[in-house]
Amino acid sequence: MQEHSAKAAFSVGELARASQCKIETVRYYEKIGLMPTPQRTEGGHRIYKQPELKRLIFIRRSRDLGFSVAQVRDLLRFVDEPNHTCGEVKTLTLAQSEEVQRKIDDLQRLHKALLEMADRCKGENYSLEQCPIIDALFEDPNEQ
Amino acid sequence: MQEHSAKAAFSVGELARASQCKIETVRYYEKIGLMPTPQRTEGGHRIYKQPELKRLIFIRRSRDLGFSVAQVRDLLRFVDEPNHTCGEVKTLTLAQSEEVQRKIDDLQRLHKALLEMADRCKGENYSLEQCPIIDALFEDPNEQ
DNA sequence: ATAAAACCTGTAGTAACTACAGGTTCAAGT
DNA sequence: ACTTGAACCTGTAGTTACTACAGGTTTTAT
Repeated sequence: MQEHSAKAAFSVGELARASQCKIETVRYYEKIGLMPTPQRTEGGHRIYKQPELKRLIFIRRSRDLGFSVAQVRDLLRFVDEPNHTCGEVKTLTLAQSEEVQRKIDDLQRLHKALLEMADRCKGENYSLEQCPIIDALFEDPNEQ
Repeated sequence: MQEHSAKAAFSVGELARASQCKIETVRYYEKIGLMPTPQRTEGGHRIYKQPELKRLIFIRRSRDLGFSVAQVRDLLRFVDEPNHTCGEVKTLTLAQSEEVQRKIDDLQRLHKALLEMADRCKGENYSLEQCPIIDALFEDPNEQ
């Protein structure tokens, strides 16, 4: 009796579905060296096994967490090469979390500015001659 | 006696400096139709006046506020065409602020996930065999 | 008059995919 | 066995919003 969830081999389409990537993205990852060159059928179709699926899921999740492809490459190096420590990974993760926090701060400032502009706007039936949003956008930051 | 701050004409370089854009960006905005085709010197150098500077600052500030080039184009249409109302601009601005809020929410979730992962990491001297970050990234979201 | 700074055009590169065109292979049904 | 349609193949071009050249011309300052 075989185990239910462990499938032996996958086509690109199946791999894509299981990892929530597009097929083209899988091939793209292969081209840029994040994914290994897979086995092929006689006709040339790609065949993958469980480890490749895991790797692709790893890539996908890392990308979702905001790691750049270059950073994912670094993370995968930790995985692929022996003798790396947990601490190295932690460092990368914390750096990433700081960058995310910076982005959050930026966006919050921006959000505030947008709401303030909208708030000053009188509304529907006023002409653009007195629109405070447009005025604000036209303001030269170099004059006081 | 001339006024101090109002300059009559600008070269691209001066326009770029005054608006905090790169020269190439000014020319790019001209190519994609955000900036008008300017007057030229006999030798072919671009000449700008005050209105073009204001327009470029408008574009720059809008971009800084997270509006896409397409959205800036919409905003400029409001400015260029007569008979638009303040309400239209407000609508666009509020839509933009909602999108920014969505991005903030996404990033906050992400930030939380990164910190939780890093927190579970034991530290410097543990091998990657038991790294919880790597484990978390490898987890298949389809298996519970 | 000359030299350096600023400008010109046009093309290619960046990040990270995505979309297509035009063809081949696989799997299922008859 | 045969057919047909889905899935696959390669390679190239498009996306967004710039940025960076290369190789040449004009302006400006001495």
